[in-house]
Amino acid sequence: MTPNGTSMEISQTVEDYLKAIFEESNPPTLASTTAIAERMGVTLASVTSMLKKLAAKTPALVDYRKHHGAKLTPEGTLLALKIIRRHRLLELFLHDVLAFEWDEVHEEADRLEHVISDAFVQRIAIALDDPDWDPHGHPIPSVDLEMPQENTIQLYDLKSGENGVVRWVSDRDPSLLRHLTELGIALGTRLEVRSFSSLDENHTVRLLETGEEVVLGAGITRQIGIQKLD
Amino acid sequence: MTPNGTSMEISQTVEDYLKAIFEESNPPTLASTTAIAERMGVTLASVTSMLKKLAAKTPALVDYRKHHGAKLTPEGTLLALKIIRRHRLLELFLHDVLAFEWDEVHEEADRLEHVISDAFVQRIAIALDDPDWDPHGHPIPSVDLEMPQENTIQLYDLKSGENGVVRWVSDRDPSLLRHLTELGIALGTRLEVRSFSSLDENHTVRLLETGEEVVLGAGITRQIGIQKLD
DNA sequence: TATATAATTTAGAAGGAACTAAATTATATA
DNA sequence: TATATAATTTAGTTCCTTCTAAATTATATA
Repeated sequence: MTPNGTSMEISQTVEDYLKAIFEESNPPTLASTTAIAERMGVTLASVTSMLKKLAAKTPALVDYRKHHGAKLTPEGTLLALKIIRRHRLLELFLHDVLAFEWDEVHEEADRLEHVISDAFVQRIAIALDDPDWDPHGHPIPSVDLEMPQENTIQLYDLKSGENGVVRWVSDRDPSLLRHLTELGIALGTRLEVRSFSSLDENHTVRLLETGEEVVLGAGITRQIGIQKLD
Repeated sequence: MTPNGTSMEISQTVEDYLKAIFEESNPPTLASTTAIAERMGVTLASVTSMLKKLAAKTPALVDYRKHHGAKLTPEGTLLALKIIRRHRLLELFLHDVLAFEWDEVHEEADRLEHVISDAFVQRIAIALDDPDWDPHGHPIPSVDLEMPQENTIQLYDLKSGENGVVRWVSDRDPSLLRHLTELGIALGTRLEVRSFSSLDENHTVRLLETGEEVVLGAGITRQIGIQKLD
């Protein structure tokens, strides 16, 4: 019996697809074939055939609309959350216990998440004292797969004059993470938007800890999550 | 470029075969198709076809003699040692850092060994202070893949009246490990052979720490490694 | 040496997941 | 509405690793 109460076999590949669909389908929208293919680094054709397989399983793991994309069913969502919990716990473990840098943990966790046992997950969760956030500030689903709530917006949407604290950073691109470290931006960093240019979508931002000003393009400001300060 | 200086791709399956062949080919003998198949839990036919593939690679990873078995080439041996290093470091890490029992570590390490990065290996090696022995007392190949030397015999071969210290225990069967724990036998346990019955191949052994006497069959005494005490 | 048994190999097929190329459908623009 | 472009799907292969069943070779015994 697998964790979703069925006796279905879930391959590593399927786990990766579920995760990709989860991350790509912001609730209202369906995840498009293209988006999934890009995220997974496979062909459009491969995605189509996998979506058909996932939709054909009993129970179905995705709800697939030909030519329009797919979203997870409740069963698929639980499976996805289970993998995301593993991934994020692993990231934190690698970071806190094995001294990996925050730009290194994602790739390693991506491989480990498919092979560790439930006992391993449980043990690192205990060692880390049942944490809520991973090294990039993303929420870690609890044992019963509830997501800690966050209240953040993209730095991109923070208006001129507004203050905020960095709460999360996308972990997709290690070089972005290294770049932010160099700029002095980390989780918890407080900042104020000094100006925004709609011409090039650049934000000029002042880091409150150091007083330094930096100019950040949309390619960066959309990858940073901010909690607004009054 | 892979660690053996070639640009060969090594699949997880191939890694498992190399490990199995290494463990099954005590230097003089070839590993037989049957032995490999049993160890891997696959069909004889599967082994034959894989041996042919491994022998056909450039460089060849095994030296294969039709109808007689196979042994690793120097290239195959290096790859096998690399995996065995990972496996044993992982076992020790799971045991010492994550509090896994000695009967649990083998299975987990078997899955993890194929996916961890070299950086991961390096970090746990450092965290464990470059150890020589895994939780079952097996030698851990060094960074340059040298095996620490051991000087042990099977408990089976310890004669009546002789003393010894338990130096290793086979990790193939978790239930054996649990059984030994219950009997009070662990690495470092000192003991004396009181008698051996050639009728049923039972050894009667006295544990020097507690004075207790236990009777152990060949199924157990062949799985225990002893360093003789004069 | 003949024969029985055990071990091994060959041949052919299957399942997963990927790919390319061609065909189709959806969307945007004139 | 017609057409161009973009997105998606279909069809057919390929690669890897496994399997079963049949054929062959090696080893042990009479």
